[in-house]
Amino acid sequence: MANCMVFHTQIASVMEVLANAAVAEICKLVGDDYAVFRLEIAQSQKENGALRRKLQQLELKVARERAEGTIRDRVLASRPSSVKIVDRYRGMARGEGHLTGGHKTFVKPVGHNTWSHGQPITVDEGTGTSTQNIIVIESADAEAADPGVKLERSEGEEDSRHNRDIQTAAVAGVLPVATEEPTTIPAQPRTQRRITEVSGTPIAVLKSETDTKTLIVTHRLLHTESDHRSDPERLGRMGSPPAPSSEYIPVFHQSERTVNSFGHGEGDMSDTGGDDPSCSYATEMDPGNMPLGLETQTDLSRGYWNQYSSSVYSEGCLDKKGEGLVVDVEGDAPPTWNADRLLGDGHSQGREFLDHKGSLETNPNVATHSPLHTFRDRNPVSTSMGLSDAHGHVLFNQVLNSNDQRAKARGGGETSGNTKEKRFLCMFCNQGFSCPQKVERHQRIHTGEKPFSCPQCEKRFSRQDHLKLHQKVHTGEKPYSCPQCHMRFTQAGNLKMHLKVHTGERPFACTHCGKRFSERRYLRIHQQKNHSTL
DNA sequence: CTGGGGATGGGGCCC
DNA sequence: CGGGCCCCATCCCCA
Repeated sequence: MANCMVFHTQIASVMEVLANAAVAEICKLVGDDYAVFRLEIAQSQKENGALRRKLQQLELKVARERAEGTIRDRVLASRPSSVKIVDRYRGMARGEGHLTGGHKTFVKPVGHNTWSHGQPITVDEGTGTSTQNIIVIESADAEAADPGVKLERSEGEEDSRHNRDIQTAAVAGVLPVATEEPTTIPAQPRTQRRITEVSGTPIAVLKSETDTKTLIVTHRLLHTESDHRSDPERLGRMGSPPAPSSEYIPVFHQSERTVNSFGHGEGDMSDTGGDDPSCSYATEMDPGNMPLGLETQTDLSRGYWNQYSSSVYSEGCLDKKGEGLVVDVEGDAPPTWNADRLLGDGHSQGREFLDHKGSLETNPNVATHSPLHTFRDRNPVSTSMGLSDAHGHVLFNQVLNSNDQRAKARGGGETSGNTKEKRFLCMFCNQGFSCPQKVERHQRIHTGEKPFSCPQCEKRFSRQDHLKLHQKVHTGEKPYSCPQCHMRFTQAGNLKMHLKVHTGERPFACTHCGKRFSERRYLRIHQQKNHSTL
């Protein structure tokens, strides 16, 4: 018995020794692998950084070429005394022209989130160099906690954190030091200025000069506690004298909480409930706190103030005074009129910026030359199915030919931009509309006003027709039925998409690899994943 | 990657 | 001319 006990004790001790040895071996292996893994990660990060910087340079080069092309065109086409818009950056641009917004999520242009306040970015264009100071107008730590951001997030996650650090430092009155900025970009002599706050309203008059033009870019934050209007006097007295030889591109780092943060102090980066469903609606937003108006302005004293705004903006607007501009399409508008534009509302309607841009570009009077703009694919292969069956869905033809209609409606450039006069401009983003009602409807995007609530679920909507559509969810009404299967849909567009299941139609082809997709969104995802560096 | 469901913004039409 | 409504495109979410 005693021997047995001793034997067991010996066995136990041997087992312990073996176990320890095994643990040590495992630890060693893990440690080695971990070191290798970290090394690989570091290398990958380095490569990513290099690619990102390269992408930035390419984008800036393209943007600058575009802007300069615009300037040249406008110089030739306008009066000698006119001053032109250099460009405008409507808040966001998507990686490939697609600005997703996870229920209002902004996606920064790829790589742009690596820019920091005042960071010079030099673009070598062969003919010379130019320096662009990137100014972070507004930034908030919303992305990290926002589950809606998916795609482009990962690419600049580290940098976005860096940006947040910069913002925090800025709030604390510490001039940010860019420690992770691209070191391959040579520093250029420049004069750096900062946005100053005037009476709590961050406003900046930025002047940028190109070789041929002097331009003033006014960044304006609309604020309820201050005069919202574009006050020429105030603008005139703001800021220090503009720095020569510099060009500013406003960079918005936006999200829904960014919007909300306007009214809560710039330093409030804490999570104030981003996961709260109630926050997904803008009804509680203070309209005045929300919009970020950005003007590309040449001469405010010659601005044409909105003549209809007092009536149109009677609800959900800033101060009922309006500050949009009437576009004198027919008259002999001064060449500066379209420069008085509010750009980018700075809130969570990222998708809209590009959509608006598309519309704006149809307006020959509107200059929309975003340096970071990427164009959306508006030319899918047209379809013509012409289905007609017992359901009598004349809708089918309408639906299936909608691409062309849509292209016409949104304008296909100069050839189709004369649909209707868009005399009525949104006071927030200056998008033009043909009638005041449309402006009022549109401006609810910016104000967050949602007057129509569903009696069943209390969900609120900015438009009555949207509420009506929504109520079909409760009633179960599905008026659009597939002629080839049992599927029924509440919306015609859904039926249209569904029909492709039966036809196998894949009208969206990847220009890089030829792979075809049934919907544009799949193509976009595919290109983002596989051809994002092209 | 695909498809369904729902939301939302712009344009157009009708009354 | 204004309001209401519809159509359409496009987005996001989710499975």
